[in-house]
Amino acid sequence: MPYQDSPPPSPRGRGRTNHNSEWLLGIAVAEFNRRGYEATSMSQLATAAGITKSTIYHHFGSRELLLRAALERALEALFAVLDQDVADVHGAGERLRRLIADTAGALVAQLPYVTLLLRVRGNTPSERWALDQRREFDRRVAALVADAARAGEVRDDIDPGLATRLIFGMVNSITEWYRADHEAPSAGLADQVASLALEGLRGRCGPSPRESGKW
Amino acid sequence: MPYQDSPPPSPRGRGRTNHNSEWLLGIAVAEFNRRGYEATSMSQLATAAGITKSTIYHHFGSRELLLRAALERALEALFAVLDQDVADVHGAGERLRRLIADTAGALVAQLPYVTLLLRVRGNTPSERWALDQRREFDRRVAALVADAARAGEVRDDIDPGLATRLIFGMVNSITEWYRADHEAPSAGLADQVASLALEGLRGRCGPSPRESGKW
DNA sequence: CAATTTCCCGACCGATCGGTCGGTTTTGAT
DNA sequence: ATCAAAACCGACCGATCGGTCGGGAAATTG
Repeated sequence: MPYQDSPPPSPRGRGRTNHNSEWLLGIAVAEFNRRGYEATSMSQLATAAGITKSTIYHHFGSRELLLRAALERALEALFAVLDQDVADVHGAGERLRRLIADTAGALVAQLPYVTLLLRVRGNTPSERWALDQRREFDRRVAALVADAARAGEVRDDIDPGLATRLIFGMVNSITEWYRADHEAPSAGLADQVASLALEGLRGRCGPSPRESGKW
Repeated sequence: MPYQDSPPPSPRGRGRTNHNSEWLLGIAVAEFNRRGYEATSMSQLATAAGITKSTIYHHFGSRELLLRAALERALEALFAVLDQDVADVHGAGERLRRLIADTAGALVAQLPYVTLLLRVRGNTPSERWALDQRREFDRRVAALVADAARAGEVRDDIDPGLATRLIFGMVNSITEWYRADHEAPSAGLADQVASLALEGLRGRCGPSPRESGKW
């Protein structure tokens, strides 16, 4: 049984190659998001995929490893944003703006996986691992917000920790309503979210650094 | 079996009155929030309450009616905020600020119930009913935001519908981290949330209407 | 071709699920 | 003291749960 908790066993296709683990994972995540992980049985997964339960167990060792694979993908995308923005963007204020926008972008790009991640409750080892990873992510983000606050780029009358939770709570809430049926306003979405986070509902006051295009 | 789907059968206490439905509901909601509704079995509920499964069925006709009772309470609190602010507060801008702050306040005041409400996925009739009610709530809130936008109290470069989703996504995210272990900063929390929503991370610019106390 | 590996299935297992049922104990009103 | 309502429990039920197992069909390698 491949893909237990290590990367896929090299793509040397031997037997009947109709489906692969990747394809199955996509279907499973969609079902998990529709009904919730706990509420989705292996039978339902099998029906949705048009295969039998046993076939799922051929690709993934257990229901929880299926979840684990999905959570890993989501966390990879989020940490990639963090690492890249820390490496590329200089200036605490602009870095924070980019972090908000890029996180929103990653969220949309990997929507089903991140949606699943954000709903995890901690009932199983995989879920607890994911919660740990999320805490680590939040910790690093909070440090960047604190940097921006120290640099005077963020108001000082609201606790940076509270502000971090609220702003990224706003960003994460995108998973609750965003659907990909729009053509391509997703690029604009990330910038609008960052703008709303930084300048608020009332709108900008001090001139925003850089860019002033139409949205 | 009382409390099926109509209000409790008049409080004329007859038999052993050690526990009542209210007490049981509180325990059930706490368990639902800990493990998720779908992941919490009636046996676990019974164990947590220190009674047997059958006793739960004596108070509530089914697992879903237990959920329904909890969701009703959450929605009552939210709609009460909406009705009161619409009735009491004049001026689209100030009304919006109050709506944000009071929603955050209600969320904290009824934390377990609202938390449960916000996690409902729509797997059962009760859940679908709650989702319908939430949609109605969101619709009415969006109308108030649109009012404020029309009155020039909200920037016009972000779609009011999008802004509504994001701002209340931020407010709702409070359920994911708030714990009542603080003494009483919850009063300040609601105002800070409203301020962050309206003036953004960068801080105020145009003078905020009313109040200017320390936070 | 045969051998091997992957892919896939039907049948089955113990455990647990939500829910029912019949009966006992406690309580408040009369 | 009586009695009905309310609170409560233990035993039980059909269904479904996550997971196992042995084997068959398709594709690749030699």
